[in-house]
Amino acid sequence: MPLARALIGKILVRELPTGELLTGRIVETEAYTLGDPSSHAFRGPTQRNASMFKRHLHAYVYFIYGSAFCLNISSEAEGTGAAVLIRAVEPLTGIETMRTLRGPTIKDRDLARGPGRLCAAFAITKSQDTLDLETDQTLWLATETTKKFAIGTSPRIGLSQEQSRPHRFYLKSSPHLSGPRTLSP
DNA sequence: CAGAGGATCGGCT
DNA sequence: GCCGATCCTCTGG
Repeated sequence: MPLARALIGKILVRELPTGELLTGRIVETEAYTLGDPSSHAFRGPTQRNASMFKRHLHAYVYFIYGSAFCLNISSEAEGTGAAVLIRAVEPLTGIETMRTLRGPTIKDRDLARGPGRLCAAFAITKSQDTLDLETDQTLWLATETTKKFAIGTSPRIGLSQEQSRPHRFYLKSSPHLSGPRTLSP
């Protein structure tokens, strides 16, 4: 859970096969911790969720509702199944390429607002599953040294249970957040 | 092997 | 705000 908060404000960097860099500031995350019934890792390791059991800072990418990929970052030690879902980023560079990936008429604020849209905008699919973000050359995290951010918390989005836990973190006053407005004060 | 459900999105009301 | 699409993954028989 500390990782979910720590990731707010970090920069997600993606290098495409063309060599172009896409970057965005992480503005919204959700923690899926050990023993959480709504976590994909709750029932133990399977072929799909294996990446959640890797050492921290490995990518876990899964396909959902027949239409979207979601990017998570493993958050605990090797053998512990836990991860942070990246729900939204603020696009910084490569915006025109993101628009070609998402649609020519999409507004900047909607390019990567929502976990599925984020993956589409950054060309992230199942082939990025299991990547080590500490060493990989196509997907990694960067830090803006001087910045500080006001961070809010709320219940997570889209769950049928566990709605009481405030495991969602977001950059306050960001216009790039996903979910109902009532959750993004 | 069949069935059910999901950490979503986009379109329509 | 609500609803349906769409398909991967897991579970049970």
